Amino acid sequence: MNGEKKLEHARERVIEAISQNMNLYGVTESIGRLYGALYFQEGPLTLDEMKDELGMSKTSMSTSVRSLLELKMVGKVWKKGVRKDLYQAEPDWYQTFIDFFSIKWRTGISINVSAMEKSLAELQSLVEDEGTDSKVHAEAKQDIEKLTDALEYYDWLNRLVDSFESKEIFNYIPKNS
Amino acid sequence: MNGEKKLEHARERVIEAISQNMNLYGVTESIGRLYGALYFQEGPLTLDEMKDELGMSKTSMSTSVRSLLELKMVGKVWKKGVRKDLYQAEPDWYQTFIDFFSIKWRTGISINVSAMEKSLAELQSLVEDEGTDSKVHAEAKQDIEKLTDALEYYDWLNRLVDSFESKEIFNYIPKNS
DNA sequence: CAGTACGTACAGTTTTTTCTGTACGCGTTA
DNA sequence: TAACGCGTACAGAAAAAACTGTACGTACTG
Repeated sequence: MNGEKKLEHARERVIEAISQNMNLYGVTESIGRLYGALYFQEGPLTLDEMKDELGMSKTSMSTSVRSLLELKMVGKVWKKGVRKDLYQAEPDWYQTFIDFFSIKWRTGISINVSAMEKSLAELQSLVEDEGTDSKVHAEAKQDIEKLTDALEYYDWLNRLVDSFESKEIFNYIPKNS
Repeated sequence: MNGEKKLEHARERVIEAISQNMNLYGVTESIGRLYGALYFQEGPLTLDEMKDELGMSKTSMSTSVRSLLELKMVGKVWKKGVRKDLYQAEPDWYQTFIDFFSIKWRTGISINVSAMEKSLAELQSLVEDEGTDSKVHAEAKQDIEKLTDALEYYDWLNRLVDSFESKEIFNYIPKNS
């Protein structure tokens, strides 16, 4: 086997692993492979180059790259004299990790907290209402406790994300052990 | 609207939010709803009760509950005199969070690290080989650097997971702010 | 030792997601 | 201003997944 092939294989294995890994968090394998491909490129790629690299449609490249942009796993690059859009992988995996989970966690927090606060208010009024059936009353009280605990947890998660975004986490878990 | 209905609605909203949230991380909405339903139950449920609760097949409940078990989001409960399997939601969300991401992250680390180490070795030998084409040689060197960085990142991630599993993280980001 | 209850493997169906090709709007070029 | 190149919206096709019902192995029950 010649050197080029060896290089190719070595990359391919890692790209596949990256892809599987991303797949664990709900990212399509194709999108994962695209990220992997970009990761090993020296420079940024155009949609057409990606299409050739992965053997997929340009449409797919367009949508996939947009997903990666939203996750901040790739960035758009401007290059003088080049009309096509250029994209390159964010090479710093610490940063990728932080962005990826910060985005997801904040989204989740926001979904859950707003639902919980709304429900919590309803349950409060249910408990305060004299006419509420005693069984319902008891269950509502239990639910209130659960939701209160959950909200406390979300406060904690928010602070965890803060420590990621501010890089404070690296004071606690340093990059170089 | 009567009290029971109100309670039901309040719960339903939160269950839906939980489900959406879990869906962000690649967990099916159905599985999310099952967790949510279990979360609001006072006691553990049997597969048949879940089936009735969610209006789905028993087979689905069986497979869904297994997924939740693997994520340690539910636990199997033994109750004297009851032949059916009983499951209940892990109520502590800090713990759920830790388990969920520890499991996922460790899996990802293991996939990626082993692929990277293998490829790294191949690339090393490629670089050491005198006969390697100079362009390939240069690219291999670059890849080696990338993989070395990535492995360093995975070492960090491993330590982060350690701090989760050991609860040390709560020293840095305390539960009560 | 039947008979029954339970959980799940498996195959088939339905639903959802992913992927592609065409068509179009916009901006650049000649 | 016409012609071209680019990225993407959209609709349909292909692939994947979620879900169900049946059937079966195992473990209790009488």
